[in-house]
Amino acid sequence: MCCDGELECPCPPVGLIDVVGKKWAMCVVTLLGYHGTLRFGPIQRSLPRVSPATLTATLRALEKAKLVVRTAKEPVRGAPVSYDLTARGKALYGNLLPLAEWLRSA
Amino acid sequence: MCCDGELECPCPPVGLIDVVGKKWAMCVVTLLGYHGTLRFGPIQRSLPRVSPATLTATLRALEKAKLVVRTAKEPVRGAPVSYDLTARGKALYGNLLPLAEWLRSA
DNA sequence: CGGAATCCCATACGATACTG
DNA sequence: CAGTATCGTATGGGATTCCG
Repeated sequence: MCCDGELECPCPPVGLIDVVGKKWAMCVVTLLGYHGTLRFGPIQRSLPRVSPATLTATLRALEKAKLVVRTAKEPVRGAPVSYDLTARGKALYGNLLPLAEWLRSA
Repeated sequence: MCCDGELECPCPPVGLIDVVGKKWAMCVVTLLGYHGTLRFGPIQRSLPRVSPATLTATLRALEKAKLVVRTAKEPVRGAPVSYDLTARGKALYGNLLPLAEWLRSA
């Protein structure tokens, strides 16, 4: 947990905050949770101000955190690549959704 | 919302992500939600690796987002200052808690 | 006690251009 | 199509010192 000092507190580990707190991470997770399987292009075009480098970094971080899986049918460059939430990612989405919706209304 | 492009998505505004995504913001909110009113010192000592400058910045950002209220009984420097969640902050805490607990177990 | 001031570094992010 | 390469800026955030 991020608080390991004087007071107890139910907050999550800093490492996960770093992942979830990345500027586009929540957006990618909600996009995948809402739409299911998506490819790089549509994700990028839904996040108009993200540069490809940043989006790649975000996806890699989510992959490393086992929240997202990357699937390339053929190992050829330029071949379609799909992204999906893992079971863990879907669980996160489930817990994230009420928060996201509240934030939208607030 | 952060996604305003091709695909629809229930994700929250980027501005709020920037606040909530700050390294220590979730911790401060959960601390205040869990314990109620707290002063600067105890918060700082519960987040062992936060510098006073950073904690101040975090608190100011939360204040600006109307999630936290700062109360100084006397306008004297050095007098005790209290921090509390606003109603809005408590609502956030309510939505945050399940997520935080899931993150802890994951 | 509750900060403010300063310094400094790491990194996050955007823009742009290029590639298999 | 799905990235990678490069560059530059902004900001985040830790450490430290000082102050009323």
